[in-house]
Amino acid sequence: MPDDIDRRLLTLLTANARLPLKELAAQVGLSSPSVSDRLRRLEEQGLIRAFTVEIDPAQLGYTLQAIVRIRPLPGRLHLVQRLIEEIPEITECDKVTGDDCFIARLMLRDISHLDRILDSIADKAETSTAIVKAQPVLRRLPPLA
Amino acid sequence: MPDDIDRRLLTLLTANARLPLKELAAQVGLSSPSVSDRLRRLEEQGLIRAFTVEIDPAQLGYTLQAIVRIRPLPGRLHLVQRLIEEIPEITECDKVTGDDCFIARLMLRDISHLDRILDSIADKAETSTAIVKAQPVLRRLPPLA
DNA sequence: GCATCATGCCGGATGACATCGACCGCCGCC
DNA sequence: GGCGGCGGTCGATGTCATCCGGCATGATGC
Repeated sequence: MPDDIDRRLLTLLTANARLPLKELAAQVGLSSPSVSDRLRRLEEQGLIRAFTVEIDPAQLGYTLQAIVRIRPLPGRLHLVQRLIEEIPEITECDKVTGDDCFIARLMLRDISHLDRILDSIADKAETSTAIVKAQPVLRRLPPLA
Repeated sequence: MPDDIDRRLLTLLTANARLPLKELAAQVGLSSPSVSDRLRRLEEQGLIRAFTVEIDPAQLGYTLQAIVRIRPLPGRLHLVQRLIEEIPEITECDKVTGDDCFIARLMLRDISHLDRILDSIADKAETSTAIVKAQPVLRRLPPLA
């Protein structure tokens, strides 16, 4: 659906969402009204979900991250899912195939913080926790080909 | 480090990174030059890593996502890490404690696409794959308290 | 083959916006 | 009590986004 110019716009905006239209226009060889049109369309059709900001969690006090696999106890699936949605330290969660029903990313202030959160779901689900030691690939775009 | 006003700015920008300074200023009760100053500071100190754009991968043709746990064979850790960084379909990867050394998110065009990518690392690492069925929590901010 | 229409683009005018400089008030410090 | 730095406001200026009218292109229907 998106053509080559759309893809270039997406790439540019991924690197800096606050680039002025004029600059974007110059980079892709169009006028600013045209770029404005395209962005509006991309946003309307949902390809661009939102313009947002990448934050360093460490500087907000979340010096620790964990990836937790969550297996709800029998009959507790929906309860656990609701719980997951309500724990604000879970900043991302996927529902997946396999024994591990959910895979969640936790933002934590310290290791006791982890303990507290896992405790709060321990009676409704089994969990396997992996502490994040490094992030070799930080969120990036898939190929746009 | 960030005060209450900074946190409100972050919240506003997370929802819409292209909000004009004037609007931000009105929302937090400051003038636009002040807001501009604060944003510049937040960006310089790295708390704001980047202004970026949230994209719907499905509309780029990536109708499938998978979470893959990757255990490099003995002696292959660095090789595998380099490989991971070079596979563009891996849009996110954490290095974690435990048997699973890496946890990666893959963007895929179809199920055979998954097979192709896993094949390309099968002789250097063991993998466990979970297909994403739903995303109960889409990337969001942790509490800013 | 031609008229018609929709689409995507441009250029210029207008109004909104960001930026810059000058100035002010508050607070901690000597 | 005077001083300096920090964080703020205000107003002027230049840049920018948006709106509007018009044009070229390609598809559609007669």
